[in-house]
Amino acid sequence: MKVKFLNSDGRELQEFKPIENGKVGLYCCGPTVYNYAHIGNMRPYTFEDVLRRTLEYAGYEVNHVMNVTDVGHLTDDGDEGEDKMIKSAREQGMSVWDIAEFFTKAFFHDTERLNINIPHHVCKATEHIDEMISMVKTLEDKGFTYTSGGNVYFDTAKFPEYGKMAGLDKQELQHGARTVVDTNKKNPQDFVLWFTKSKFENQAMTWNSPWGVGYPGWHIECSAMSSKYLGPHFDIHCGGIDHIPVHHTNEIAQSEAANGCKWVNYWLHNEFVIMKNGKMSKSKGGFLTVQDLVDKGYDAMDYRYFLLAGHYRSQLIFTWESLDAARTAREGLLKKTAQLKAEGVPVDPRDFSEAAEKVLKDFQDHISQDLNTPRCLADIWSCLKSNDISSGEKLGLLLDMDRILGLNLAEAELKEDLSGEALDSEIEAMIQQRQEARKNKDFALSDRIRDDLLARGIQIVDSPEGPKWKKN
RNA sequence: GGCGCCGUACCCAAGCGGCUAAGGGAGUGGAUUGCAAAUCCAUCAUUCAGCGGUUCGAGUCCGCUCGGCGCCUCCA
Repeated sequence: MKVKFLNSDGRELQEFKPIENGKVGLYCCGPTVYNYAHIGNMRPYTFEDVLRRTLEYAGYEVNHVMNVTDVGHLTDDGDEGEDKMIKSAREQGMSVWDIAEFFTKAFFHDTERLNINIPHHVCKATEHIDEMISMVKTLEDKGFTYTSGGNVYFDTAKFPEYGKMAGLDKQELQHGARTVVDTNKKNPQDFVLWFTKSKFENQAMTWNSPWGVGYPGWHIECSAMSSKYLGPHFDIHCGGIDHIPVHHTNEIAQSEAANGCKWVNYWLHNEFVIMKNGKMSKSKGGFLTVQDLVDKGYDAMDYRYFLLAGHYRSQLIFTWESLDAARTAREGLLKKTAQLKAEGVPVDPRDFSEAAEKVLKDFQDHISQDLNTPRCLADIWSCLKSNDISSGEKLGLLLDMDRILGLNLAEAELKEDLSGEALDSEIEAMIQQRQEARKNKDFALSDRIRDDLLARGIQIVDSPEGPKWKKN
């Protein structure tokens, strides 16, 4: 299976060709663990999970690396603003290290609930300070840096390709519109590689360096860690679209300057999940976490389905109505899969009929065309509706397609008939009573009892085998 | 002010210039049911924000207008 991606670097659809035959080096920008991740934050990790599964499905051996930014970073690229970790620690009354650990755990709890595979290497910034220092040293030795006001800066004027991917080269960057200018910088695009001039009294996270005690600038970690785990030149780098102009632009500059070679072949960026009135953020309200959805009675996987229903490169509008739609669709899909499982065993794709093979081919075409997951979901439904495909083939198809979509169809089971489960005697009696009333055609009474039961959270469903119930 | 994205049915959302504009949800009609619920079947955009252009042919390309969003500050 040949896979095509829209490469942000050049903005065209390109067939994926690995550097090393059969292998893929994949680096994904991870979370900064100073707060809970909201559901918008979970989009890139879900998309990257589908990307990884697709590459594996296509037969590649993927080395998936993701950073965890657990070191404090300023809210600005100069020496201004406030350190997010310290701010959060102060607000929560915890140490910065505890903050990092707490929110890292919370993050992976969420990814687990979304059935996102854990990267092969999850690397913490605080455990790679030596690598970062060494890269800054290299940059200094090669003449790409200057020191000013105690901080080490990357000198973008020394790197002619600066801003190529973002299309910043011809553009006069307007700076200072919304932030205070860091007067230590020679150019507004320059960014800090190493801070020593921290104005924060109780900076908990500091390390010794050739430039004095301090801490790293936030772009350097991805460059240093990706080089360590994937080498100086690797295949794919992912992240949110917002990273293109600053973070990834700076990463490219420092990595290619330090390594002296091309850094990344394919850049894939996901768009945002937005609320009706715009971006999801704390200040605007609408900051929802996976846990919030669970608290409202949704399964985290409903949200995965919701994400899959939109293309990763398009803004996706979150509404409760569309999450409801995702839930209904996903539950129906699970139910149908469970029925197919009850009917028999899956047919191996190698033994597919022509009709089944066509669906599989369509699915593979769609996923390999820049991960068109909405189209893939449509393929799933057309598979289920087809009259030309046997049950065994349908099941075989679903399980095969789910290797990429990760909806856990293999685990789909028909809901056990709960009628066997013990109920308290009062409710048992009410159900009996209702049956009596029905037998006597006293439907007014039987319906009233049904309403009463519903009020107690017991929903009665009549069936040919008698009344069944489930908890609401 | 600069850069970029988008505007497809009630909602969400695909659509690489060319068969009848995917799919899900909601709705509607029917089957089934005492009635519900669930399920099944059917139905649901002569039309793609508006206007003009290119083309044998445009939702898809170009221009303009209107509207929405993102980025240029940390940010998925």
